[in-house]
Amino acid sequence: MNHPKMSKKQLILEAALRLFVSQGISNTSTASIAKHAGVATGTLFHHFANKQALCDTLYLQIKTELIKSMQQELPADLLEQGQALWLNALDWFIASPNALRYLQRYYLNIEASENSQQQQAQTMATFRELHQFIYQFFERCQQAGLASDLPLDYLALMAQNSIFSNAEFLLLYPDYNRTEFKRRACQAAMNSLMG
Amino acid sequence: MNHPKMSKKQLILEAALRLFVSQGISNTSTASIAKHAGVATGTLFHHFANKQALCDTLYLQIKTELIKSMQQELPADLLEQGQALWLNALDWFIASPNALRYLQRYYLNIEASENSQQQQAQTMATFRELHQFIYQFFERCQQAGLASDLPLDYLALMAQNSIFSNAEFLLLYPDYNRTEFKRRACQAAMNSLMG
Amino acid sequence: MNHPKMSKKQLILEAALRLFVSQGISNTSTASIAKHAGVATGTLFHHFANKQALCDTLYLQIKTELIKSMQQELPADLLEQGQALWLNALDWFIASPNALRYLQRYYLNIEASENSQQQQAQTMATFRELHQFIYQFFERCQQAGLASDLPLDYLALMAQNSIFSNAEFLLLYPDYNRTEFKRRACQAAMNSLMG
Amino acid sequence: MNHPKMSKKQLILEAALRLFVSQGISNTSTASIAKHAGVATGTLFHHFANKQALCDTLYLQIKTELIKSMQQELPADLLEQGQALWLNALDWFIASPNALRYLQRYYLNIEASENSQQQQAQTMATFRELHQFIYQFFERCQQAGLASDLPLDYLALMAQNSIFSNAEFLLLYPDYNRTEFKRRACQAAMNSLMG
DNA sequence: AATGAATGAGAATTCATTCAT
DNA sequence: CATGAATGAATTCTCATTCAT
Repeated sequence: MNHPKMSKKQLILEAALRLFVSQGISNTSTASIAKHAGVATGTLFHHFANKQALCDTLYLQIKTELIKSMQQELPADLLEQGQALWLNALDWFIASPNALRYLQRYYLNIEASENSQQQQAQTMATFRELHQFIYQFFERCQQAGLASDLPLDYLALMAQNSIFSNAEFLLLYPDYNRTEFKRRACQAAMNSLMG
Repeated sequence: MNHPKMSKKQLILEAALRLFVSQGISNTSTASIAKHAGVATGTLFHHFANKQALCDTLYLQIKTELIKSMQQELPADLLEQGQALWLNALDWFIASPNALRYLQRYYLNIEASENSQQQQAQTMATFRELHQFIYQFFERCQQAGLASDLPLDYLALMAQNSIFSNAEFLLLYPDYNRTEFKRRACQAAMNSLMG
Repeated sequence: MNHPKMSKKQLILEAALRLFVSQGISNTSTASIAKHAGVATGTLFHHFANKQALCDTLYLQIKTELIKSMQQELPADLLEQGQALWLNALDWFIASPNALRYLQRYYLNIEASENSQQQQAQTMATFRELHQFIYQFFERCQQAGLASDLPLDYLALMAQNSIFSNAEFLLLYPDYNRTEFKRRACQAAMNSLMG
Repeated sequence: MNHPKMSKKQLILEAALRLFVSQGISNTSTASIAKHAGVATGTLFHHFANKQALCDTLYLQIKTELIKSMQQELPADLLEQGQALWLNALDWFIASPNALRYLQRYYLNIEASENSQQQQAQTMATFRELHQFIYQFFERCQQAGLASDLPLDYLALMAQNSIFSNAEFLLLYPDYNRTEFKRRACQAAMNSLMG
């Protein structure tokens, strides 16, 4: 509908994102995704093995874009690199509010769904690969004595949560002075993680 | 089954909590809740107008218990009071992991569900009442110059997220030295919020 | 609620009538009848063996009242008696619109319901007894050469339908000049039946 | 089952008609309609948004056929046209007894159901359109001084009721001499309406 | 690749009726 | 007489998925 040049697969992914975010994943039927994408119900299953595969693909697509965005123009200095990563992520989420909402939903959904072993295993492998560079960053910080000696899981969790919280806030108060706010929030996050 | 003295309504609420947490809210059928509670399907709807009302009741029950726990033995000094509130909440969530998981699921579910206006309005009113004392605490902190001059929504959101993250972590790593960890994490949270 | 002196049984019958007429018989639950009557659900089944028995009782009560009304002040002359019966019935239905609507619903419902033999048989016997005097009236008319030589069922059916139709119309147009209208409609009915 | 060439939608409509008539509309489950039509339960809801939509479609289909039948071979003269319309309708109902029973049930059901505004509005619009030609016929009769000066609603109601009653009777007494009976009944109806 | 009719298991909810108090 | 919690079968409707075209 919107972009006649877009592939049907991509149209489906975009309709799914919009609907998942506004109605929840479980409350969104594959039929309604197809309708909103302007394709037939069968077409959805032509491109994705099942609904879960569609969700996974959407997740990977979002995460890939996010990571590409985070890694742009990274300074060499570790501390500055941390700030840049944090700010890049925040900016990307603010520019892609649906992505933020979807990731939150997706995480909870994953925990809940019966894992079909093989497929799930492969998905998880890709997840780890995606997060790899975050873990490596914190590992280097710890080796340089910059980050506390806590499990990498903890540092990653805290980093993600601080980014999510601040993005949510800035989306809630769009008129807030962002430049100053972001500087302060980033500083606070660094203090927590790097102190 | 477990506690023959318990009212059927409470049995239903407890079965629901267990299932919602392990399978997700949407993935849990009212039939399975009833079965796990050891009652007939009709009984569930005798006590709750519908599934959403059951979810709301569960939420209110958890929030009420949490708040009662948080407000125990509060010192007069505002800074110490903040620490006590934070630690009380953390301890309560660690002791009630299902409550933590449920609240996360419930928040996302609420956003997704069509709000049926009237009933939803009353629920929201109760929500606000429950959170009132948190907002009032931060307001007093700001008046005393202890908390940054950011919207109360922001402070409440950040506080909640830091408690959730740390509780999640401690549940993930149960063998970690909790006493020392909690001291540090609390300090970090206070620095963020009260700096 | 309305009349604290009324027996609970009668309160139930009146609530049932109101609800059956406005929502349909099948769409009205015994629970809602009880609630509208201001009694407990169990009380309804204390007074009536089951929902069907309640419907039958209501039917009999209405029919009994109607017949009592129809038989008031009947002239001796057969033709005049026919007019009086017709007008009495019409007036009674106009004064009891819910009764009219209920009878229509009840007839259709009866045809549809699986007849539980014994109970149904007894109910039907009472029906026939109630209609007896109508049949006897038409029989006497035929013997006097006043009514066409058609089956009594036909005459009764046509009489009932003409009364129902005209009552419906007068209820729909309450401002219509009733005196003149009724005279004409009665005449038309007599022409049909007695011609 | 019976007619393998028939579309599933039509099979559903025919099964529904049979069941609605023999058991009542409310007493007939969508599941049993599907089973009797030889299709899956989901198929019914693929073709009809809900049970009410199925009922409405059935009504429109019946009314459309009836009207088509009524309008065949109409003479120009208004009086003769009235007789032809009346007799055509009667014949059609006698040939389609289920249609007659269904219309009676449908009317009562409509009054009882909560009207969902929009969809109901559209249905009602179609209803009016269908009845239009009856109203127009009576209007022309009144202008020609052939019909009494009563509201068109009244004339239409009386006409319908006289047709229904006589059809019911002829279905009840199939062995009756129809030719003579119909002539007389039609004459009586014309006298009532056109007198 | 694309379509959309068809499927049937399962979901939420209703309801007449029972029964212990 | 009266109550209302409890029951579980039945009902309407949804939905992921399949498959013939």
